Amino acid sequence: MPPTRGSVPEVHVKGFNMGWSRHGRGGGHRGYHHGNLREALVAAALQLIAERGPAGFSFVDAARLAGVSPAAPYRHFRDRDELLAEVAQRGFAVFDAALVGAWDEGRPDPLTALDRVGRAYLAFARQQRAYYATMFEAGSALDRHPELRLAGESALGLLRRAAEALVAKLPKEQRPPTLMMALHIWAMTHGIASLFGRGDQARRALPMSPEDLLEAGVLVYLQGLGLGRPAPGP
Amino acid sequence: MPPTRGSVPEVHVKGFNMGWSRHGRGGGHRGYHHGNLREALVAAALQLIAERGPAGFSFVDAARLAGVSPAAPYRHFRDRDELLAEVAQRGFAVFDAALVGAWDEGRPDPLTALDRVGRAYLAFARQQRAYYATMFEAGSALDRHPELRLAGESALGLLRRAAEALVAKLPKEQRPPTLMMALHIWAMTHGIASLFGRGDQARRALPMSPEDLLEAGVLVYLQGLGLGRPAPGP
DNA sequence: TGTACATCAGTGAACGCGCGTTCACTGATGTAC
DNA sequence: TGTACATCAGTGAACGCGCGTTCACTGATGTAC
Repeated sequence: MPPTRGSVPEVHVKGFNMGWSRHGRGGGHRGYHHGNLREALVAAALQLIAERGPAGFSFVDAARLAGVSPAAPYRHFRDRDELLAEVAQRGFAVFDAALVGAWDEGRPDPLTALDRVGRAYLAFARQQRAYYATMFEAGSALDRHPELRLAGESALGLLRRAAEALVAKLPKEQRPPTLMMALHIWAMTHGIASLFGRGDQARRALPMSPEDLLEAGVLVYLQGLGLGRPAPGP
Repeated sequence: MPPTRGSVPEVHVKGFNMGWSRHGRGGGHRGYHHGNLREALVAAALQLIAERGPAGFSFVDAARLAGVSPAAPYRHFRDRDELLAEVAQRGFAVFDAALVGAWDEGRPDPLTALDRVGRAYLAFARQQRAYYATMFEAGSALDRHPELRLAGESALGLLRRAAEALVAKLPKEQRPPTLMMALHIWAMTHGIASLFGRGDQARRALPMSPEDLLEAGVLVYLQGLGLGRPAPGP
């Protein structure tokens, strides 16, 4: 979007100044300091990963895309993998926020909310492909960053809370273990996202959208636990 | 393993001669012709992919591991991606054979056989990590090889036949669509394999083995379709 | 308000490396006669 | 059985490339006085 009227020309993303310190009033030429290179590098990494995958992403390319020399990124990240880890970490944060927002504390009812969570998961895999690929496919490049080890735990915790809400209507002695439920639902969601949910890649002829496929699968699964929608009387 | 007694020193793998044409009786030095470089390169690729992933695999490395010059592979593969595609294709063949064997035409009953198929899927993901990674994670490197586009269809067909066998006990008007069933079961299996089924990577604290988790999930799912094990009477 | 200076985020040139790929070549094989 | 030769799977040297990383440096910023 073009800058509004008299505003400063820097691009602001989520409150971060993305521009150059010498404000570009004169036109194309830039000053010596970038201003927020760290953010610009993360944005560049996201773009490059979306285009070529986490393995195809290079530190030099990110610098080029951000418009700085190849040495500049070393002021902000120890090495290539640290930038990748930063992207993964932010990805998990965005992911968590999306799922928590979709869950909306189970309103108006747990089943509707869980369906929203599933759709949010699929939407994330499709629309935030760079994050998704970095989080789940970058592999060994992130092994040395232990802060990412537990990164998926938050999503699992949310699914578990959802399972607890769903199960609440059952008498206590009939309640299935909610951790198992969360794992099953997570696995089916992740499987559908991985196999059928990407934009164009690995596309198969599906009889329905990934979203509907997931919703149907979860409904059948919950039915199998005695958690069917209308709870038919005996 | 050392060669047995007076046998020829070449390594034979599945009937292919893997050795060098000048038999290494004299010790370490080798002849000019390899004998079965194509097979040796595939084997080298598998080993390298298992160690470093499909992205970390290099043509030069494969040549080195096979003990030939970096130019030699070009006699057998047009480029790096063609070798990768060959690996993927063989992977799908091995995968199919493993699943078909596990299914064993549904003996002794479809549910037992489907459980075996799920375990075979997880075993493949764990034990044939190089194949699995190349098939499902190599991504765009294989885009130009259309023969791999339909590579997953055979596995899906098998799951669909399994679904048909399972559903046969239901009256016709209550039978769920078998394609949908196959997709759900595939997704849950693939999800569990991807999230929890690798050897060491991305290990989480699970309350049960991936195999048992999958079995339980499929049983709940089938229960939800009215396909519970003992089919409790009304 | 003005100036000296410490700080530090950038530069740009350079390095060593491994990669994919090519090229003219050469040695082994196996076939025709 | 022996020899000439076509075939072709290998060699090894070389190329251009992009990458990750380092280094001494320099220009902009902002603070102390």
